[in-house]
Amino acid sequence: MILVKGVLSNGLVVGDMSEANFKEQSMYSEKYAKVIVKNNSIYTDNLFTYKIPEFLLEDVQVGHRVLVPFGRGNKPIEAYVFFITNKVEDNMDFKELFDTLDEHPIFKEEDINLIHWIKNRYLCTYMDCISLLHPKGYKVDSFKEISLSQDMENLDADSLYMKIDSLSKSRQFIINKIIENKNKIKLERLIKEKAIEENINPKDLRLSSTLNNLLLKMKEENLIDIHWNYKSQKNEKKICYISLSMDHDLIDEYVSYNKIRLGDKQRDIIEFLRYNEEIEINDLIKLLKASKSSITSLQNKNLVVFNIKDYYRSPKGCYDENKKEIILNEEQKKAVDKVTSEMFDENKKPYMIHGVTGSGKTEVYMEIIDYALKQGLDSIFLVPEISLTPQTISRLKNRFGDIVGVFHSRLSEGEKHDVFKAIKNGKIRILIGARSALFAPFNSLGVIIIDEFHESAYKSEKNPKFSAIEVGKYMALKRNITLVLGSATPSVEEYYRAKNNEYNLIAIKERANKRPLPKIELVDMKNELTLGNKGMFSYDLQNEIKEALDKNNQVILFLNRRGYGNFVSCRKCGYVFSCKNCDISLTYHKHQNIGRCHYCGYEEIIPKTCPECGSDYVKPFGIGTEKVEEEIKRIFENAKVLRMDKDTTSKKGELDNILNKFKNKEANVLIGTQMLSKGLDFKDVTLVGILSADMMLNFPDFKSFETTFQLITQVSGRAGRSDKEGKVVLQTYDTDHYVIRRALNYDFEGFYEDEIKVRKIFNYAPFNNMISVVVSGKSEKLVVNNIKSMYNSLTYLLKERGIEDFDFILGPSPCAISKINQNYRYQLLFKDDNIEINLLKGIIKYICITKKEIVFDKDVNISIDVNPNNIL
DNA sequence: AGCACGCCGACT
DNA sequence: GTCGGCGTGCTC
Repeated sequence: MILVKGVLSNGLVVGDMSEANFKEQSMYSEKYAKVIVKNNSIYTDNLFTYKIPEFLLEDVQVGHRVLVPFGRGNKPIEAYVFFITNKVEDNMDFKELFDTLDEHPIFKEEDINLIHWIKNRYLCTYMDCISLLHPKGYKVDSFKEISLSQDMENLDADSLYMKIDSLSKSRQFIINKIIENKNKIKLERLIKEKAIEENINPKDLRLSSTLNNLLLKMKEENLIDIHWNYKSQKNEKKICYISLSMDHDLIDEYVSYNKIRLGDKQRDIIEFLRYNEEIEINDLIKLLKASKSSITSLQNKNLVVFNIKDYYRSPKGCYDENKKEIILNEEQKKAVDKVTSEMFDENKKPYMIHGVTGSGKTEVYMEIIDYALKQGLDSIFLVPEISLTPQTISRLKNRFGDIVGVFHSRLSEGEKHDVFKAIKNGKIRILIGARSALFAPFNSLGVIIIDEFHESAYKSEKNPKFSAIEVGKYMALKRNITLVLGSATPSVEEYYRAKNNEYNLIAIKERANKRPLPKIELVDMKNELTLGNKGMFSYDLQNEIKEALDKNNQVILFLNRRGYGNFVSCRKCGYVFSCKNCDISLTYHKHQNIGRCHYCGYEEIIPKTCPECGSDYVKPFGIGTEKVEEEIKRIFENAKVLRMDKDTTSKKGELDNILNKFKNKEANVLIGTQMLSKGLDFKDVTLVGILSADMMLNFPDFKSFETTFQLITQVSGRAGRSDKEGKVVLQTYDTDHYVIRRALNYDFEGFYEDEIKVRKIFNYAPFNNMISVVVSGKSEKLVVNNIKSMYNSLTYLLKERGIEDFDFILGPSPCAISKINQNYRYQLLFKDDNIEINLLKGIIKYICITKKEIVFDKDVNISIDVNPNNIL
């Protein structure tokens, strides 16, 4: 932790700005900085203008982090310079900014442009965008400090004591505390001391209010000064290395000449350092069982020196991948050639690689990255969920070594900071990460690869609710970066754009192992019922599992629901156990005999008898992965089962553990949810069972057909990836659905043609943009009133612009999940049918952001999502 | 949001 | 006339 003292470079004490800030206009040419202040209120989320003081004219640049006085009290807070100008509105007074906070700007011009673009595209605040590009490792801590006034300090000791004696008790207390603390005390500290004195809770707001009033009086009485001070922190990990301060031959002489006495431990340390040039201090302590004190005393005797270096922790993956020599096939080579040959073209389009599962897309990406690297260009490799792709990470690390960095939102702020720093220093040249890795501060970014780009994880769920695909496209366009999207099952929207020449479409039709895709066998579950099979496994699937296990092969079973049963109810009265905080039925987890809400995490023990009617017909309904596991263990004696879902992989390392076990064949059946679909590659998997395609198909969302097709295709692709032929059993009640029909033959083109027609008819993406505004709050009445008033303001403004037809607005209506975490949720949905998207966005922005406090109550939350993933 | 200021009732 | 609690409005 580095602390920068609150003394400004012009020698001014922060807070003491009475004269300095409002100087008469002088000779130097004036410049002003427009800044965004770091404040999480949307009311302050606009550009503020500050005059750049003369002594900083040369230094302040666009993108600098600066310290500015803000508000009536001129509290110093962090701000970011967005642009610099010499033209400002007349008749306005501007404060001067205090100082810069870093030597160099943290944002480049292009970053500022990106922030503007994201803000406008997704209707979020500047600060939302800034926190994406700038890890929170830096912060400015502002605090008030109390000291004696100049008058008081000028008094000699006797007069001072007399003066203090004449004051009231509470004043004396404060003056004494200031003197005790070397004439400087933090307000916070003073409050604490006062609380101890009066034996009350320091968090009591009345105390601080009273104290503040008293302090203000004392300031008026010219007893004390109150001013702001600050500390600037950088969350950088540093490592301390220790070495001898002189050549090891000279040590003994130095010790005896200066008559230095050394303890045994200290001697050990010196002996050790004689033969080891430099060692990390903590290692030394461990190795020699030494204590910190012996080291500091050596330092005090000037025998050793510390060398503090930046620390960069490179996270190690636990999943081990064997190195293997890869030779690209014709199709792969073609893809690589196409992309690399155009890398320096000015007007290149983004690339979309549509390659079947197992077509070796990762190898293609690596070749592209390798080429870029040789041209001096850095690469970003996005994956949907970093924790699910240990295989990809280890492949990249194996090939490129230490220059590969990993970045995702689960890193600590410190770790994020380290990674960003290593990127700036050029230590990391290739970054693999989740969508947030897109904003890494590379010096010469040349390639962005987005793998499995159809995944919904590329759309952020929290502000800014950006889509990594869209941002990637924007960056590629603005900075001439090579953008490569890859998937076996492209999203319908992007594929439509590819068909319309927005992308270079590259198809890889053959699997890398030259084997055909595994055959998908369709099982009609309606028939199973007539045959008397009420279980979750059809006879066909049971036979296939048995055969695979007997042949010592592995099986993957896919079911898109975790837990044991999807709800618990009483057969007699129909009572359904549901979450106390949300409008959701509880999922049954048999292992702990609890019902759990998958939205807020609420849990309750499921009783044997119904709490409504008292009958004992309480039973879980539907199936989840937990029940599948139980059934498999019951039916197949030789099954060694692993389960992979959110319940079994929530802890760090558990996923690696499961994958490693399955890879080492400690288990032969892997049951899981959609996690399974993401790039797993096991050579002995010959059978994939999809237990219920209907569960996904019937999901109430316009993308559910697309998602179902993608999941079937992706999960099927896990089979037969090596020399052994694979097979897939697909169970469904809806055998005639076009999604199922197309998926059977891996007919993506056919599916796309079917689906795009539906999209066209109902005006869904890609033919339309959709904006969802959700108003939520603890009081349902308040939420309803608020969303109604929003609707009224909206229609009023639209009518003013001559729009009378409001068919493009859906709602206001309760959300599909009408309550989450005690918050009632109502929604307005907009499609840009008969209205220009920018006009619509402008009006929504005006109502929900600019005039928020007029339209909405402060007790409700407003969430705006442009082209949301789902509209629950 | 977070801060300063000003108003108003309670208490000396 | 002070003290202290709370509501209000602004932030370059």
